[in-house]
Amino acid sequence: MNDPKPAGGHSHAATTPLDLGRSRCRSCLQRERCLPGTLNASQSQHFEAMVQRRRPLVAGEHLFRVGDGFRHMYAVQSGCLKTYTIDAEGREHVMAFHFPGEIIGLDAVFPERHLTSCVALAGSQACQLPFAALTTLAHEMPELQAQLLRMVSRDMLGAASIAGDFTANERLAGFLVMVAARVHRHEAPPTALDLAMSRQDIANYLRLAPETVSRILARFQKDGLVKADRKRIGLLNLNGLADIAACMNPYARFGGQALQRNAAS
Amino acid sequence: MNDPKPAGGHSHAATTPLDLGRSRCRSCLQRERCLPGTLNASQSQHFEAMVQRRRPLVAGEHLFRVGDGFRHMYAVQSGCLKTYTIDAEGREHVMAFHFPGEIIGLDAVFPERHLTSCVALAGSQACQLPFAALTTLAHEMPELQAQLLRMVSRDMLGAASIAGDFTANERLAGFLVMVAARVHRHEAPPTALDLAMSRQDIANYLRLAPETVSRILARFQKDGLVKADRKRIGLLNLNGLADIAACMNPYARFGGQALQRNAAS
DNA sequence: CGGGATATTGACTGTCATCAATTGCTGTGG
DNA sequence: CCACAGCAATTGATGACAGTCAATATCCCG
Repeated sequence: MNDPKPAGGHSHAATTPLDLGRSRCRSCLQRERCLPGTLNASQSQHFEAMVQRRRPLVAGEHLFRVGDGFRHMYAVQSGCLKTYTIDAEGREHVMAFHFPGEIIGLDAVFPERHLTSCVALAGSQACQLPFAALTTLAHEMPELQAQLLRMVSRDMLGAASIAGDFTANERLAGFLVMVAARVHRHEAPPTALDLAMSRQDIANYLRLAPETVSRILARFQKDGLVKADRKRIGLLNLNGLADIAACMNPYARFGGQALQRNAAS
Repeated sequence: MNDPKPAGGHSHAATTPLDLGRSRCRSCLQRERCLPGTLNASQSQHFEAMVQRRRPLVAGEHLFRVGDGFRHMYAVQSGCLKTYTIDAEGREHVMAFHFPGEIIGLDAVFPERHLTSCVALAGSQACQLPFAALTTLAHEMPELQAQLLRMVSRDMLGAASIAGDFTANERLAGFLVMVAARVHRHEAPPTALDLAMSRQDIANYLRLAPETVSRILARFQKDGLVKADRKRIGLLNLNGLADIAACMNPYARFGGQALQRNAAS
């Protein structure tokens, strides 16, 4: 296992450690989208006390690996990570990418063991949440329990949309739209993405060959939808991409008017 | 919306309503695998009080539909259901099948609205759990909260395995093994399955054409793995199927010895 | 017994994977 | 500072797996 210094060591991570040792959720940029989002000041304090430490990770460093015992969940503060498995045939399956404000590890609750590995794709910071303490705290603070369930629910929706039977075009468009929605949440739509993951990672996530990702990206570029230059993807026509991916968006499935009045019959 | 009688009406459901009105979790065959699994007698009583009623469903009857407000979760007591969506292109995507002892609806927590529809594939019974009351109760009973998280976690694992990049052969074999594992949990492996779902449903779940499901089933039969007769699938060689699906099994991903000693490095 | 839905089987097509070669980055050392 | 190694990404040629279209068979329900 790797050796994350207990507190504020001279890390190689790209991000500068603003506050050493204890995490301070109250001053964290991700607070609202993260677990303590709906907590008041006093509750936040209890929550902070539970967060053991922030783990700085350099690109390629693992947060946990297949087979590790499950003791902690993690909240991403900065950077980008992927969880993945290598199957019996040697194929890599990327289960999810994790962006700031998201939590990692719930799938390990049932088996009490990590069935996936999780690696940083860029310099990242992950807050370590002891699972036992987290559930105890959730038991004391209904708001925290509710937020946990909301975040789980959101993860399930995201996973479901990519799991469906869509064409390569639709999946890649959906991927770009999803990343755009996740890297900035409420602000104006981004005009470009700096993807932390390789084409291979994207391909493994979308169940495609890396060559296919390249080709579709080239096609999107020819159609004026994006400006792809390696990891930098300019978003020239986000609505156009969203149209291609419309079928994947759960909200699109209401089919227009049904959103207003609850469907009857 | 359909009209489930408030309590123990003269239902058309195949199962006989043993106890009318209030559900009695303590005498339910699914108790252990269901939410109140780890509760003591007194806690079970509180839980039962929360379960509003049991909804008997005939095949084809909906539990909820896309766009419905989210108020209840459901626990399957008997039968089989599917949750699905129809996308913008008119394609149906089956998100999950639900067997006795499983819970339905958590993906609707975040949007506070059902983004999927859920329909009974055979005569079924579903216990209706008001979500607000459930979370309140979970807040009072740590055991219930823990069980809820375990069940969610298990759902995520199941979804992840089918979501991966596998061949049609692997997915169908994995499907049969999964159903075999879920319809009977702890007892001896079943020698045959009576599938409640149609070929079309299976195909939509596995991202295949129904013709492909038929063809692969025929191939499995030729290879002596199964004896397929419409909805009745004889399992002649469950181990053989499990071998084909080995790559999908999360536990298989440990790669042998790693299961014993926690992986280091 | 008959009609409609469901399932099976066959022939052909298309999407995407595979194999292979080339280009373009990045970092390192002479 | 430039050359070169090594890797990632792109582009092209070919092939296979699974989808589509179509016809037939079988079951289920009234």
